[in-house]
Amino acid sequence: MAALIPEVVILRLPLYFRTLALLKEEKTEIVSSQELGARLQITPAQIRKDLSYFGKFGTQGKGYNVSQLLDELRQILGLDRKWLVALVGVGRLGRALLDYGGLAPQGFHVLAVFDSDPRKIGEKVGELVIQDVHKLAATVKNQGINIGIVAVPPSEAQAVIDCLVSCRIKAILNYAPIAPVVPSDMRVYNIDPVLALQTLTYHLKSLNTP
Amino acid sequence: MAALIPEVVILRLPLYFRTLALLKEEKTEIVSSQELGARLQITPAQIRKDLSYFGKFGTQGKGYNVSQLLDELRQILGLDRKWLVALVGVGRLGRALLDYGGLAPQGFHVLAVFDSDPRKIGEKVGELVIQDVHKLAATVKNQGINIGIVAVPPSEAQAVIDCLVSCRIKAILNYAPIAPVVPSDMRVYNIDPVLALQTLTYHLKSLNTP
DNA sequence: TCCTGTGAAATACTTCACAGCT
DNA sequence: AGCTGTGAAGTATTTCACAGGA
Repeated sequence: MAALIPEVVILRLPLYFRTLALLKEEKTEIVSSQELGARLQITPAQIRKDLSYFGKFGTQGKGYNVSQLLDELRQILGLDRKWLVALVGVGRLGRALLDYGGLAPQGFHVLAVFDSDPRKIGEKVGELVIQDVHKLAATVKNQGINIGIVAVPPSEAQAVIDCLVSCRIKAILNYAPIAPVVPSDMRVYNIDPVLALQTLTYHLKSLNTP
Repeated sequence: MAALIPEVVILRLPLYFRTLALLKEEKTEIVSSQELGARLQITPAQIRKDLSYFGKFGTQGKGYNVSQLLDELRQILGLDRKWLVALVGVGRLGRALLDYGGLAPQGFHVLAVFDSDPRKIGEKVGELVIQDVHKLAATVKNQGINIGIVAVPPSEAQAVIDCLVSCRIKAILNYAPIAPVVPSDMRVYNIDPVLALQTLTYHLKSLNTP
């Protein structure tokens, strides 16, 4: 194993992981690439090829043992440990994320939340107290935070990201509608509904003129 | 023009569009693929190639006229008109989206909001009254809704999406953490922070063992 | 028989490199 | 001198198709 894995493959692994977790809940013990592919609208060959980058996990003639493949993917993706997260920006979006409750069960623990609005600082959000964004660096260091989530207005986003970079955080989930500039060893995943909608309209437009 | 445009290209166009809009606000009149690329961490050749699928928009020796290219992209992406949006699911996330205020300026008008929780139905959110999700089909037809945003719990999501499909909606922005099954003429864009975080951890993990 | 794992083939996408215009 | 537009070259990714094990 362990040559250079294509990035597209890494993007699909969590999809497999989630579906396998569902299958396990449904008490399915064995699944074929065929069946997994049907649930994800991905070709079976693609799934087999993707998995083959990491090893041989299946049984010929049967398929994959759900629990076992789940364990393998957990390890491959690094989900067999806890990840410590800092959230920057406690507006509606930030609160929605905290409230969502889908992060902790997957091992993502938001340990600290920050904002630049003096009226919010000191306020409690669940178990956490909103801190001044200026304390970001100190808290990241003290608590050993691994991942930053940026949910601040666009005008502040690059500054916050620069700060996270200087804190040696290497992974950022960015909700701000900007194109962040970061060093090449950083991983940034951008989530922007407007960009998503704009790709959708391209296709809608071409529907009416086929 | 108008062969078959690669999907990756369509995913980048909104990025160009947004950056050009910013450049226009900054009163920049001309931009080269070089400069645009620097802001987006995309190679100049890529940008030129992407644009070349749609026509010739630049001037040799100078670059691209910002306003003009912006107009072209607006037309290409179908952003020169209004799009009517229905939001299904008015939890924290749905409210955060409505409150965000970034959709309307880009021509995405949320005309109707739905929920299945009887306690929420009739409640006002901004200018809109939350409707029973059972009225989705009727409202979509009456108001000519083009796009659905799904922000319901995962257990309800596929049913909501099936409903949107049967309403002949062709584009969905899905926030529910599921892998929706839809007919092939549908466009679904999925936004899922957990999947995003799980791709990030893959890379973080490999950082400590280089 | 059914399904995996995988080279090889096919396809898709990116980058190069340069002719040609300003 | 500088930059676009673009075939051609180079990579990357997907799909095929089949040997081989259960």
